[in-house]
Amino acid sequence: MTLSYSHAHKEGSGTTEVVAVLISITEHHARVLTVDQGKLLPNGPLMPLHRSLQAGVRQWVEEQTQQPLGYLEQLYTFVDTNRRNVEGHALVYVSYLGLVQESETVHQQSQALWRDWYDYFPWENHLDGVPDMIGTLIVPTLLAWANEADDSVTMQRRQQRICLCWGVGDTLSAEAISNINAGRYKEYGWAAEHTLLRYEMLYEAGLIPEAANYQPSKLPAKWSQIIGTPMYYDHRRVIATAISRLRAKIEYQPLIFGLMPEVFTLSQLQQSVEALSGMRLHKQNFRRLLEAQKLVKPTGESSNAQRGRPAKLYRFCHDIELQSLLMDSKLPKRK
Amino acid sequence: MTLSYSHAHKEGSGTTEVVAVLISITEHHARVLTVDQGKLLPNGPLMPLHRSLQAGVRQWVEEQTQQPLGYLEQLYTFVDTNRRNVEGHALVYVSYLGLVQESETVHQQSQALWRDWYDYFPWENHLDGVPDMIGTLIVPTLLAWANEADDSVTMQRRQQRICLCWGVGDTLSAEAISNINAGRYKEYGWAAEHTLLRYEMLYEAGLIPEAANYQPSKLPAKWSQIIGTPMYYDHRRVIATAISRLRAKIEYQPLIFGLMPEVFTLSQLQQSVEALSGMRLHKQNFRRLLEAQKLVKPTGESSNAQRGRPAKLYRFCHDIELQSLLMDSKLPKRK
DNA sequence: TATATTTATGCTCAATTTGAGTTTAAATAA
DNA sequence: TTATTTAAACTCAAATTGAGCATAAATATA
Repeated sequence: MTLSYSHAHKEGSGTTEVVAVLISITEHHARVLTVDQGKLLPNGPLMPLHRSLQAGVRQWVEEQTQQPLGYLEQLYTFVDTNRRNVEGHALVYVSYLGLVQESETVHQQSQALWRDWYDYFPWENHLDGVPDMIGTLIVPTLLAWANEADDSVTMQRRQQRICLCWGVGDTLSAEAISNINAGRYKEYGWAAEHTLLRYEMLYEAGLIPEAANYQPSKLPAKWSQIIGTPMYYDHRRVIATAISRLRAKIEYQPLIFGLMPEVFTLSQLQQSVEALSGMRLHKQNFRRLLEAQKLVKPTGESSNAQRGRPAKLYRFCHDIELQSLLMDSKLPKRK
Repeated sequence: MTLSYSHAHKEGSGTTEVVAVLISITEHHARVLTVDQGKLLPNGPLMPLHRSLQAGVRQWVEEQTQQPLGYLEQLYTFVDTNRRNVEGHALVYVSYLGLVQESETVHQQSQALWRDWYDYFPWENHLDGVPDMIGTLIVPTLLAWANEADDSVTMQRRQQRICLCWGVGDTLSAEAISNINAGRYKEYGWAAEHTLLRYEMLYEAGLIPEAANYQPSKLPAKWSQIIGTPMYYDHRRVIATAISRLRAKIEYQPLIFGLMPEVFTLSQLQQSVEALSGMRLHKQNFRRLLEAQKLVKPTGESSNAQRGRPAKLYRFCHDIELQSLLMDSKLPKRK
């Protein structure tokens, strides 16, 4: 597999690019919009005509995918010292998270595609229970990496990180290790929002094809089947950043409404949150929480269900306040 | 007052700068490290020799302030379309939050200075109760701005934002408004971590000297005394971003230990958290929380108190796990 | 038609967490 | 000796959370 790639930009002397992670939920699955057969995120250089970073993102997304987009927030800024301009300045790329309503998703051409985000991170999908690969392949391979450490401090630190990130337990007891080695991995405290930490650990351990120290010959035979679809540059890390941000923020901010259609049932809403968090939620408590926060109001209508009791339809309370909290910091013009 | 300013950088064709918000707590006061008589944050261009953004920040901080620094995390990336290179590319600046232990703070020369961060945001300091200026000057002036809106939707939205940001209440009732106008402002739900939203609202309303639409002649006479020390460019906004991040994160991550000396009493620890949040905490509950999280362990020694019962000394449990959560995402080298 | 199945929604209840005290201990200052 | 100051243990009610049970309203099937 070759990962070298040369993107046909309008080349200039600028050293700043924008990269967009657009998220949508279609058919109860979380999707991310990609270009180049799923190997890249929409991206492009920041140009003198752009009045802001957001404006740059919107223009390049529009141009490369024809996808209209609503909510947009800045994620993280990376430097790629492997890509430099003629004067030797390294490329700086600023990533953004964008949300697209299901009804707004454009059917894409072959170059741009909505892909299930768990294609890139199969171990993050706990919707049908804990994936086997975590206990049988990932954690054992990571423990082997921990044991390779030069000194015992590094080893202990790595073991601790594994426990924290992969839900093995509070601390890694000898008992826990022998259980894992015996194939008895029991999930204890999975934190959905640690997607980025988990990806970075795999990367650091050389278990991700994008990493410089990836050596497939030293890994279990099935490894390439479970490690997800690789991307060019570090775009998979950018998606991991987006998932972490989204999963963390959804707990205390009503971002989810940026992904929902105008009217929806509470079950649809719950399924959308579940698609993002990758975990199943307790239905009654989910509703109680919504009730307490007064985020939705019934439309009075009911859905024409396929089976079962018809559900009431709801819409988001646009009572302004939320809008203001949804706002990302916009830069007013300076004097 | 003139706000135009030309910084003597090693000028290149690069369009990327780094800016650092270094925080320390000395004598129970939260401080921020500034250069140029408190008008600028340490900053400098990203250069080809820098292997990462962090490396750039560390080099420029070292060079401009001789201040050694520990923990560093990325904050936000801004574009300044008013500053462009010869090819017309706008300046992009990436801001970082850094933490410095009290014992590590270097006594600064006249050019670099540790300043109380409430000099820049007086309304954020609720350590001695709610500042009068909020009820007597800020909220009334903001309400006047809301009433200037062209349409009623904008007006309502502005009123809602005022309530949310300034702790007036859940919604702005007519009763609440008349109370404020009669000088009876009663704080209801102050969210310490909304520092950035509050600053941006003041900025948008033209109440901040840095803003293009600032018209001091239209404002109350005392306004300039309560609105804090202005800075060049948008550096005050960068500090506001740092305060918001720090206040939000301190709730669920042990960042505070990046600011504490090796050993400390629980009261000192609480006073440091209070200095950051700008609010007083319930002593007993603060200790209960610490106990539950197992973040500190007693050294066995006691402090030689000036008055009152001597307090036990504690140190942070460096039990590794927290270190890993403190970590910002480091970019390993790419293939 | 009667009965099982599916989905929605209302309600209960114990365990835990949180907010806000009171009480006791150990030092210094007057 | 007595008041004052700071520390730290303990209590208790209110609020929140986790998990399950019960009922309602539709469709599928015997």
